[in-house]
Amino acid sequence: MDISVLHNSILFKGFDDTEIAELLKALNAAEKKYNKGAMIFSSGEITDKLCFVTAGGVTIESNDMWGNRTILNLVGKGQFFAESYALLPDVPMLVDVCAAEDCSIVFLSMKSLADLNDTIRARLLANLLTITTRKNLHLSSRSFHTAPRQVRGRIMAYLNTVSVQKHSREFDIPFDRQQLADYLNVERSVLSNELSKMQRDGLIRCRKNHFEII
Amino acid sequence: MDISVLHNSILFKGFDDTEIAELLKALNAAEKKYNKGAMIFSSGEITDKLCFVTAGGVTIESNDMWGNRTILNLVGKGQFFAESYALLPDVPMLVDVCAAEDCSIVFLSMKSLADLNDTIRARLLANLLTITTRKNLHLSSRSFHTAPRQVRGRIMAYLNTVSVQKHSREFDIPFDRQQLADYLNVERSVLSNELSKMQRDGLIRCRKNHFEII
DNA sequence: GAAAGTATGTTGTAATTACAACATTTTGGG
DNA sequence: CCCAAAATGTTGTAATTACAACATACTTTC
Repeated sequence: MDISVLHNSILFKGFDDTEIAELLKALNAAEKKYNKGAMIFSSGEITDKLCFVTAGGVTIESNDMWGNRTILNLVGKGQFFAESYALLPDVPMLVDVCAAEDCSIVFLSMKSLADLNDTIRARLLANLLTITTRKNLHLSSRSFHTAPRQVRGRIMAYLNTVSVQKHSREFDIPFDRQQLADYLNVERSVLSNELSKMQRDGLIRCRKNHFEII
Repeated sequence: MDISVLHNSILFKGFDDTEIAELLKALNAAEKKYNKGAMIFSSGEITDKLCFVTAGGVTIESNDMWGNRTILNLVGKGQFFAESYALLPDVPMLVDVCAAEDCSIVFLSMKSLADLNDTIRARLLANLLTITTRKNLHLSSRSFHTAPRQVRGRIMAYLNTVSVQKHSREFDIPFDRQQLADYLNVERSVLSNELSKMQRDGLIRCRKNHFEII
């Protein structure tokens, strides 16, 4: 198991190596590998597992019965997912979680939280609170990216956010075209088309997933 | 101040009346009234206040420079808002908060959390965690309501959710037409038009904000 | 380095939505 | 009860998007 990534995670902030090792044991930490495209959770499942990405990345997505996919979030190395479902263990998942690329996930049983002593649990809960509040902001930002009614507006809203995050007008995005389309809730072909127009209009330059805002 | 609503809130679950009274003092609880349409927070503001609705309701919304409104959430009596910003006090708000109707809000200073004793703080943090995880699920559900590409799909996705929540095919929704349109991210006139068609098609019946799924 | 497979770009048409303008209904005072 | 204001419904047209079909480019594997 890749310990160093976990040690630097928000969850274990303020804990020393010994404590982390004990916690991993107490929470029944188990790592599992998935190939690109594999489904980690399906809509309707129940889980008490807090999940941590030690390698690769996963998409949180909703797939309707007509095969339309909506990507709500992309969770990369060093980040958590399913925290809401782990902490509210009677709520069935509303989403699917899929491996966006080959990846490794560590599962931590939140049911076992109850067995921890008060001090440790309090510190963990405080860190969990940070995780959930940040996740909230993440979910909100997707709403801003999909708020514009037109495709160009959505692309710009998204690219601007990434640009601000990376402190640069030039950056890579973590999505391929199909994923970006599913994230922005537009057709892939319409997205490709609009990106071409935006380049012709001198708004952006892009090649694969490298973008520059002009 | 309307104490009873606060006493039944998730935040104070497990606390007795004396403790709550002390906490309200320690967190500098202050109530303020707003008229319908008033702006409670504007995008870009910084706050450390956890906000609780004691009467009426507020909308969490994003307003772009062309006057387009997107409603992310409607927060009613007995619920909290701004918890993410209160707990991450350097993050400027991405949203506006407006009074959807005449309302009263209690503001609780999260900065003052640090002054509480460990036990009390731990219990509060655990309750805050419940608030943020539930808010996460709420934000997710809006994503499902706006996921369908077509207006009819969005309306049905939303109405189905409400129907399940209320355990009935007949129910009231908390939105007027303009709010529902801004929540589903569609034009008001298109929404009205589609609702008419859906009635003609025998899918639903509705009058004002009372709906029935057939 | 050729072939197969995957990802991305392009185009045309049908369907849908945006927007504006106006009609009708409902609501809240006076 | 009437009026004014607000909310909701209706309609037509221009603009945009969905969808399918295909072209091109890039990757991977043998």
